[in-house]
Amino acid sequence: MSISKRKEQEKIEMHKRILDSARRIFLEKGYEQTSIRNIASAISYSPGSIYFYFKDKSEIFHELHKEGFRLFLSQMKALDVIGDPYERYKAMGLVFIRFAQNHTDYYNLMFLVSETGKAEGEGFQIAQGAIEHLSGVIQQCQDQGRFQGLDNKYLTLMTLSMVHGICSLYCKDRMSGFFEKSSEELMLHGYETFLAVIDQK
Amino acid sequence: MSISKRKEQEKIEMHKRILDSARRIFLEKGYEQTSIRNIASAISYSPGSIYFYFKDKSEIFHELHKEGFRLFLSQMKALDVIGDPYERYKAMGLVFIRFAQNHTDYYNLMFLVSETGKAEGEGFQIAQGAIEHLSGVIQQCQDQGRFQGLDNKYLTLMTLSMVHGICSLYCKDRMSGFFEKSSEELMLHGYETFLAVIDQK
DNA sequence: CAAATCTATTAAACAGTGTTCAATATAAAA
DNA sequence: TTTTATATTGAACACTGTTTAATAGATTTG
Repeated sequence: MSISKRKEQEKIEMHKRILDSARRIFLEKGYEQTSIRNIASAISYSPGSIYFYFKDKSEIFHELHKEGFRLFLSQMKALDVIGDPYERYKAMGLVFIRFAQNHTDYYNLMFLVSETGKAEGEGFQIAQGAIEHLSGVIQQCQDQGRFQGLDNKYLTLMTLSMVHGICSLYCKDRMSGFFEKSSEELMLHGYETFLAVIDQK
Repeated sequence: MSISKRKEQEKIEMHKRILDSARRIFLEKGYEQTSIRNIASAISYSPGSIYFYFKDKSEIFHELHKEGFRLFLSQMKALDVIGDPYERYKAMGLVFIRFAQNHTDYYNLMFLVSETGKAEGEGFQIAQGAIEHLSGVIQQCQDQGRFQGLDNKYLTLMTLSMVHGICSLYCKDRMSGFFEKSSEELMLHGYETFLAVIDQK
């Protein structure tokens, strides 16, 4: 059925067009300031048509939510080439921070927009995987004699909280006002201070 | 002018009534899910009347924003009785975490709701004071020989990021899903791990 | 080929939102 | 008592997410 295949292809393309439009506006204006009517009119469609392809506004958001996590994970995966687990551990934080800097809107979508409520959906499954990956790297560090006497689980949580805290302050622009230097500089130095503290453990 | 005084008093009371209504609904439903009409009807007033007392919805929010910071600061100030600076430093983090646990909605209002955008307004001035206070305590620790070779500014930022990261994950309910234990337990153990790491510095 | 069916699209409608404003009612001052 | 100032209202405006009946277009069927 070549014809039905083409139909299906067109449906996929329409799905993509809506997502492209939504991504642009979501990342520019944020969740609440983006309307279905905006998304539709940007691609010369009627608001109602959107609901033929997506259940509701939230479903479009979750699609992009997933997208962000996939991008995030791909950047984390790139660090697998680093052999030494402690070096990899340190690099993971840097990649995390750089992700927040280069994809601030995705970061907001993924970690700070409350819309989602509970930690559910495919995006969070990817996140779960990333956390387990971090936990594994920390375990490798511990196997090498680092972080002695510290529980792996809490160490993972602490590391995560550390970098997320830095990125969260950055993404909500709560840094620049309180310290003089540029936010980007502050993030790096804050993280380096953390590494300096954790280094002798 | 006793009459005009009474008038003024009534105006203040009306201001307070609106704020009380708004606080209840804001803290229960969050910023976006709270409407002017809700706030007004809860005290049997017309929506338009609200605008006689407040410029807009955002101004009501900022009033509560301030309120949260004042409550926060009062709890921090209670730690002044602790003489030893390092003990005070450690207690500050605990108070921070406990504040996020006991006043999750205020915490969201103060640190996580994006509405405000830039770090401006009276609430942030109070926050600035709290940060400088933390910086001072850390300086006292450093004067005692702790945290040698670390920059006070970045140490302050790191500490702040650490506890805020923990609380941020908690308030957005991004913890319970990823680790088994209860969120409250995780927060404390995560923070204790941080203290254990920083302890020998 | 014509009729019936299925698919995609639309405009209109509904109930909600923040905000403004002319019309008031109430109270104070003249 | 009349004028003035203050406080309150309900209606209106331009939005929002979402639903739905009507419809145009293409595909399949008789």
